[in-house]
Amino acid sequence: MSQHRHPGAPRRAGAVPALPDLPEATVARLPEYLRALHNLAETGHETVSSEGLANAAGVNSAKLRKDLSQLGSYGTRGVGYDVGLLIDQIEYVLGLTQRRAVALVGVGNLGHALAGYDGFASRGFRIAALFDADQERVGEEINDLVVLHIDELPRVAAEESIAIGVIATPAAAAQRVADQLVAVGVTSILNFAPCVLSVPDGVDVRKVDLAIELQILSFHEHRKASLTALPAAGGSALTALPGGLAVTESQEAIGT
Amino acid sequence: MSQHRHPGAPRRAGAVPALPDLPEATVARLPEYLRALHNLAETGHETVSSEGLANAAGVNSAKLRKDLSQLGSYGTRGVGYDVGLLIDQIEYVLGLTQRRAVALVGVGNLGHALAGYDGFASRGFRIAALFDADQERVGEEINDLVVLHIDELPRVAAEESIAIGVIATPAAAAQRVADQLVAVGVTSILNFAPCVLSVPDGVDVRKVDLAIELQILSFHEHRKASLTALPAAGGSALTALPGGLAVTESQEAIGT
DNA sequence: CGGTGTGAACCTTTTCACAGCA
DNA sequence: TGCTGTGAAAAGGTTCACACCG
Repeated sequence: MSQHRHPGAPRRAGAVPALPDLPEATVARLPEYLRALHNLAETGHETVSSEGLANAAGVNSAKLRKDLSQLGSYGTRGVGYDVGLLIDQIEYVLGLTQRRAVALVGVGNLGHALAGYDGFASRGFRIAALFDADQERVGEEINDLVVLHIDELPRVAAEESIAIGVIATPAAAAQRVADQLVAVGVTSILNFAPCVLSVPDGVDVRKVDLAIELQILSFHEHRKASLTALPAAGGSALTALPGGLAVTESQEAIGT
Repeated sequence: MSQHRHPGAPRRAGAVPALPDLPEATVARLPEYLRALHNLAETGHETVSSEGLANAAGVNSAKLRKDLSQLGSYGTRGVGYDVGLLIDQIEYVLGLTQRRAVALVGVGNLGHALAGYDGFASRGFRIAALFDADQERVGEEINDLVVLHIDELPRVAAEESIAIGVIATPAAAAQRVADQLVAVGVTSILNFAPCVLSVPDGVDVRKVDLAIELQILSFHEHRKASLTALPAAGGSALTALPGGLAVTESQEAIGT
């Protein structure tokens, strides 16, 4: 329950403070709040209301307040939240007080872009090493990092204390890479390959699949088209297969 | 309720077959099922059980069955689902029976990679045009497409019937680009810029923020570290700061 | 008075467990 | 017998509305 706390009761030793298990949904939104807060800080705001921050983060204020209350955060009634303090709190909870080392595997089209993406560096991470299995790519330099052969992974992972791996290989190679990452102690993986990875308990995987995002949008397009089309038309029967599947693949609705 | 349809009860007019509003959670998983089904088809499977498909897609079988039943899909009891049929159904529902034209705006580091990503082409989309506001980049050729100046957007959007836009610009430019896209009739946007976009009702936006994904993983790393650290320590009260926030920013747990 | 923190209601999603069909 | 389809229960998330504090 109460994450509440009274100042003046500092914790001891290597102690890690209550990292109460926040709801996943909340965790997923904290980074968004953090980004919004950094913007506010840069524009000189010292304090912000739940309403203001909610707008900046694209959520509603009730949700935001509930999320922040999970961290035991203190706002000031009648005033709002202290921007700087909240940044510290969220960064602490997200474990961003240390700059985490990340290994990126697969320096093809997408991997190349990721290696050069400065958003990682500016938001708490350090790409510590780049790997590829293709000798053609080994030795290439990207952003001051030389691409290493994947066989170097064990050595480098140890040297750099790498706990997070990013997979940007083709799908066919992804599971093997995941196994290699896990073998060297990586416990969090961000997977850009379009495939399901299986990993042991205790290892977290998040997946980003660009085509899937578009397909979800496509569904909504399809839906919108069908809605606008319905009212209009007088036309022929194109329809209703069992299961709601059209036989005639039809040209998307009408209107557009 | 029943999305069910009985054969022989054809629907009328410009009718688009049942595109009942599926739960968002289901919509978000359909593309994953589709990918898994394509894999199965390629490896010669003609039929698959809910258990089998669920494994391939990384979900549990109850969820999968419920999802598919939403589409009114027919499996065969005691047998499973027909792979080819299910592919057609899902592609239909997702609106992938037509190859949708996509405009990509922002051909920097990330945009460049997206322009070259063949996953879009192979999974139902056609990148129809590339835009950038920087004259330096206009004229560059990527994958047989020439980068156009953003001012050309209105003309090209009309010519190519573009309904989906991808924003891969810096955050500062993203809202303006979104406005421009909306102005030319785009109703779905995939946003890679780390910012919130505001768009009119009826326009769908999905966001992909690479740093956020890492930050979510970072939270779990932090959490795991704190858990493994706890048991170890003998003693001291490590705990419960008010608000669960450490005053002392402490050095991440111990281990690592 | 303004705005946070939060119980309670509501809705969505997941999971369970089994009836019923091939 | 095997596996789908689905009610019903459980869990998780969101929204409401307001008590309470600065």
